[in-house]
Amino acid sequence: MQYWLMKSEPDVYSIDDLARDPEEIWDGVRNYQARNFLRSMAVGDLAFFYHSNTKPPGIVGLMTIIEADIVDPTQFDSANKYYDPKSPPDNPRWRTVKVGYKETFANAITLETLKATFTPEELLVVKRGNRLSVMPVAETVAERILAIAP
DNA sequence: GCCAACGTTGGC
DNA sequence: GCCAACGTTGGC
Repeated sequence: MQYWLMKSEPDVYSIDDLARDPEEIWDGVRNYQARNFLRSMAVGDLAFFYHSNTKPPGIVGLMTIIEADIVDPTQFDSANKYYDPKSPPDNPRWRTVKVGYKETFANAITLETLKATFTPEELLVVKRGNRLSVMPVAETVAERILAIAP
C-alpha cells in the first residue's frame, strides 16, 4: 500500500464535489511524470486530496484508489479541454485511476503548516517551484500528516 | 495580477 | 539533438 498526494483546483474540482459523487475518474493529467505516478498506483492505495490555486492551499481530505490504470477518456473527446489528437487510440497516452471519497478533514492542513512541519525532501509539495500534480508520499510522512489531521 | 519555475514545442 | 520561444502552474 502506497500513499500519494493529488492536486486539484477547487474552482474546477473540489473535495466537496468528490464527497457528493464519491467515485470519480481523475482525468486531465497531462504531464508525463504525473502520468507515470498514476500508472504505478494500486487499488487500495490512499491519496491526500490537495487544493491548489486557492486560499489557503493545502491538504483537505483523503481518498482511496478504487480502480487502477484506466484510460483517461477525455484525451479522445475533441470537445474536451484535455483532448489530445496525438494520442494513439490503440495505445492511449494518458492513463489515470478512479478515486473514491474517504474523508474530509475537519480542519485542512494548509501549505503553511506543511512547510513548517516537513522539509522539501520529505514532502515534495512544499518544495518551491514544484508543479507536479501527482506525487508519492512516504509512509512515515503520511502517518505524520494523518496524526495532525483532526 | 504578477512572476518564477519549468515542461513542451518546433525550427534548425 | 539543441535551445529559444512559448504556455502553464500555482504561490503570493
